[in-house]
Amino acid sequence: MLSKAEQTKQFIIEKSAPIFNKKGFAATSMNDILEATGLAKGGVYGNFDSKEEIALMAFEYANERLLTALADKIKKEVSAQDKLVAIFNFYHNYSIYPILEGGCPLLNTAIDSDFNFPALKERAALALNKMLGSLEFIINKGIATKEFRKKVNAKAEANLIFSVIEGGMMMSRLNNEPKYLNDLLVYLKKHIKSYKK
Amino acid sequence: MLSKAEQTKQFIIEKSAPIFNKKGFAATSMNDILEATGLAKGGVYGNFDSKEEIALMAFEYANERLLTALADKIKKEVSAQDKLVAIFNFYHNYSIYPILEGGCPLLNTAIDSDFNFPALKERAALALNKMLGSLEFIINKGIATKEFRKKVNAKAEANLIFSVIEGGMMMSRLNNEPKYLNDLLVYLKKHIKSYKK
DNA sequence: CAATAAAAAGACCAATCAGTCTAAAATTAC
DNA sequence: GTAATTTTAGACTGATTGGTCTTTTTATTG
Repeated sequence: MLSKAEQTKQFIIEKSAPIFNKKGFAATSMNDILEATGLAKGGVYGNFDSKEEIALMAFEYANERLLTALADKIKKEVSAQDKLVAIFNFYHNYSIYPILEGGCPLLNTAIDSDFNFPALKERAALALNKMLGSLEFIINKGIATKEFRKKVNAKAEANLIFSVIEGGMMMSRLNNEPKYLNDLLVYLKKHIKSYKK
Repeated sequence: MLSKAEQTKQFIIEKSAPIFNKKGFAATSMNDILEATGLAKGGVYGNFDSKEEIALMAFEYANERLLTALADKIKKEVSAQDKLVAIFNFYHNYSIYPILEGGCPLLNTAIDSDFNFPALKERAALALNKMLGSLEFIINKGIATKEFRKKVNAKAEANLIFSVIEGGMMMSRLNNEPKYLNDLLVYLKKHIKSYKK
């Protein structure tokens, strides 16, 4: 059973994560967090040392939420192609219906932390590389089971897929128009067919 | 001839643009701008109404700098393919040697302005669509001159190219490693060969 | 239920925020 | 070169920032 403090800590993280994801670190004030949680200063600073610490844990929480939801979709599929398609479907309409308010925590945090918050940037980089590694792993497994051609460059394809998704995310969000990302997901679905023999 | 005020205004924009590009709007303080320009409050507020106004004009300046540098490279080439390759070469090592300190103003501003600064988001969206339009125009011209196959979807390809570039930019910056974007540019060079008959 | 320990409230703090205003300085026009 | 005008300096303001500390409240334990 979680102690009261642990419950409150988790509660603060869950309430502040969407705020940081939407507004970024600098534009999010402690007051925003107090309002969102309904707590007073003592309630927050009794559980966290600083705004930085909350932001770090909020990012980890946001990223875990995304990874869990994504893993759920992937593990239902057997073939490498179906797993990749499941990922693409996961991102369908993501720009308007994200797992966490504010869009993709990875993209947002990457830009937000750069030049401002090295510790957070490090965590975001770890999250990015975990994501790229997962994609690479799926493709490599497809190669190992002879589903995909041997000459497919798993690492390069993982980078391509994720750059298209994140670039499409940026365009869709900036234009308030999910079509940009969605169309790119359709392209990716076609593209991975070229992996097949 | 520019009046003293107009000179100062331009000077403030040029000095503050890299700061906004690096740190974003909220994390950039007026003090940062005073330090960078060596001016006092009166010198800045005599030329601008608010920090918002400076940020807006700084973005326009940053974007123009990028477009001008890019246009220089493009116009030297004749064929559509060479123009596209020139764009890809332009972005080679861009994550570490950007036109303006801080990376791609479009990507940075897109994320930074979202939920925080609607007027700036609008300008960034205009800049994005201008960029996508230029890419589409080049591809369409390639089709018109029979350099590219008629069935190439110019709009879709423009979106793909730019999403790969911006997604690759994010990955390269987050990992402090130009290779991510550079490898994707190599991929794009190969990819556009498929436009040819 | 009582005693103890843990957690939260909220007044308070110094620092910093964006922005104002008047006086001084620099530019411009004649 | 001087008078009129524009531009800039910098002290100042009120609001807000992140964070502290004591007091009060709430959990927890026996």
